[in-house]
Amino acid sequence: MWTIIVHIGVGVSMEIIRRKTEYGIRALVHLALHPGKEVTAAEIAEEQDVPLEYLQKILQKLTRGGFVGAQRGAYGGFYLAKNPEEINLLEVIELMQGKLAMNKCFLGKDGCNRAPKCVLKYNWLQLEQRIAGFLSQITLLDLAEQVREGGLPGGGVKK
Amino acid sequence: MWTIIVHIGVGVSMEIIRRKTEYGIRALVHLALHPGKEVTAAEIAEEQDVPLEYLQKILQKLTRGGFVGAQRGAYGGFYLAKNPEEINLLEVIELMQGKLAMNKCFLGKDGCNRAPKCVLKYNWLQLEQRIAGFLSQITLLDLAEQVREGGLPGGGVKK
DNA sequence: CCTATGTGGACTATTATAGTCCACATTGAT
DNA sequence: ATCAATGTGGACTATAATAGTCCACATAGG
Repeated sequence: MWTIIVHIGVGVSMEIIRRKTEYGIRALVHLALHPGKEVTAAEIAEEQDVPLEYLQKILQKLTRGGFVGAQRGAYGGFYLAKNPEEINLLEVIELMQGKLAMNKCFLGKDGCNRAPKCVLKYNWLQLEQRIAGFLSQITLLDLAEQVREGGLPGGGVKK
Repeated sequence: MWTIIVHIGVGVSMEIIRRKTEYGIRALVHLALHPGKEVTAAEIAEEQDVPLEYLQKILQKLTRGGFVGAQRGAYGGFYLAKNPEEINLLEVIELMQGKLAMNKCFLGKDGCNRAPKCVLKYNWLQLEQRIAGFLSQITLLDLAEQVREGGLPGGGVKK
């Protein structure tokens, strides 16, 4: 007997949030749930299901971006460098992925040689602003509170 | 004498609209501006600054997606298979790039093994719906009208 | 039958993403 | 002073997506 798998349609999805960003957000949420404590990359990796080596790179970026502080050496670790309500999703996404844009055409003169006569520009810009506006309204505090309310993960009972 | 180029900051941008989608939209706009006529891929490529061979692939996708019709053979070409007001940006983007999603986690069971306990889900879904809603409200007619009002490109005076 | 056109498949090139590895710097504890 | 635990930085690989190209073929009009 055979099983025939048929893929209907085109590529399944096109994601706005990359995995590294998702990992970064998970890490930040984890830190927000453990205030006043230095948490090691290893602990975050384990609790949040993120490859340790990769997470380290991500934490370095978050550190350079000013979202977390790092304490080196034994008993060191990471901690939030700002209050959770002072960190919003847009900032984190743009730190991890670069500026969120609908289309390169509108980023500058060099993006697209048709820019001067490009009429899609207005629509793209408007959309960009809406998305950015919405993302910037969601703070790390919001996310952390939802985790606490849900009782998961990492903030609740350990296995 | 030397020129030293320094790249400051992170990756410059993260684009939601891919080039192929932009090309596809340009092609659709072009067709909308030339109703009742069969336009060859070569003409669209020239007028819209798109590599011909690549545009052909894009037009094939648009054809299979039901947005344009194709007439083979000499004197053949492409034409809109729907009225411009019946084609919206979301449909085109999703045909070209796949379903627009914030994050794979929420696409199904397989996207992410943390899905059952993922608390970001609600926020992502809400954002997805807003973006989709906005994109689905912009029709090809809107874009074509803006081009006509602007007098550019392809709808205006030829060089 | 010739030519202009779209179709479909295979192919390459480039870039982004995801992930890994290792030498090194720092710090607390002993 | 030394050791072990930790973060840092650079180089590296692997995989996938995107962008683009090439060619044989199908089709339709003249």
